Amino acid sequence: MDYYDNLGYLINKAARMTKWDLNNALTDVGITSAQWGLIRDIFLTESICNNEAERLCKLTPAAIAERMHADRPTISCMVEKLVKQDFAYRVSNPNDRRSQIILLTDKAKVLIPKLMQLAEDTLEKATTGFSEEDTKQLKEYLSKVIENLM
Amino acid sequence: MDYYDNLGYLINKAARMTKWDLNNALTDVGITSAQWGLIRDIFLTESICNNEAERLCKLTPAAIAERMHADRPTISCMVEKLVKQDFAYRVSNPNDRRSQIILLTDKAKVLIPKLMQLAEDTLEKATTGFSEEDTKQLKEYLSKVIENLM
DNA sequence: TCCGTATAGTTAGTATACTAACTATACGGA
DNA sequence: TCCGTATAGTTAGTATACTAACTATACGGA
Repeated sequence: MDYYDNLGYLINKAARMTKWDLNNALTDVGITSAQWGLIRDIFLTESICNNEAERLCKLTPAAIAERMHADRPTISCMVEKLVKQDFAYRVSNPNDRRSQIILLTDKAKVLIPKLMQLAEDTLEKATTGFSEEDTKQLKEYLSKVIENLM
Repeated sequence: MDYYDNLGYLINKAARMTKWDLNNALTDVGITSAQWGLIRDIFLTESICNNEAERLCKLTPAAIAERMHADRPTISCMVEKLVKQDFAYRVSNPNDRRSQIILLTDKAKVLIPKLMQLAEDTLEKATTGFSEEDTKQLKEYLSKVIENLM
């Protein structure tokens, strides 16, 4: 019984290992790899928003969940944790009283370069010995697996 | 910002999708994909145990955790759930009063062929359009990622 | 203008995955 | 024989990921 011939096991294990490695790297900062992914999404989305209207529709929990292919309770709870840790804050949406805009605090923004680097380090470690073509091919394979299951 | 160019996201998403797809397929049986993985491990290990001594050392929660590269609290809790659902039962280890042997009930064993097929179906769906060489290559890439992070 | 349907976000619950710490037991060396 | 160290399994807590259901709000068509 060779676990390393079972694709389901391999995908799951690779996911756990990359999360585990990044969690370790992020311990000092006090966030998890999943939280980093959320911070990263909000940061990059803020960067490309050119005006208030874009921010109002692209930085709601629903929009973030959609972009990250995650479900809204998960994003809602994770945002709550970031707010509690003063990494993010909520602003009411003037156009929709149900909705709110999620923005990053300065405390989070100053950490972005370091967090980007830590995440990059984990992925570089994960792909040690891979050529650029290997990494590209792996991404294509995983994209196709995801597409097949959507 | 293209999520599909981020390897960490792709690995995580592929893992979630395969789990999600198999969870859906297993809903009627009343177990989760993670529980299936545990049942599968116990079943295959029982199959290759030739005598009582092998069973005594290969079917403890600690041995299962090691083989599945999981941690013992996780296995302990999942075994508890399988026991509660009458899919598994515990037998005391006569050689070590701390230890116990985990075995599958008949209720679980009769489901094995169907569960094997459902798991196989998910992986076949995940790799639709892949040649045998593609699947082999993907497994090699993932094995290397895991090895790099261990 | 009203109301049925849809949506945003949350709450509650469940299932894993993990860390830390605990109790009970085993073991090997002095 | 004793005891310090190690191990097996569990408990407690935290973090995600998910489903189901809820409240509040929005919207579009009659």
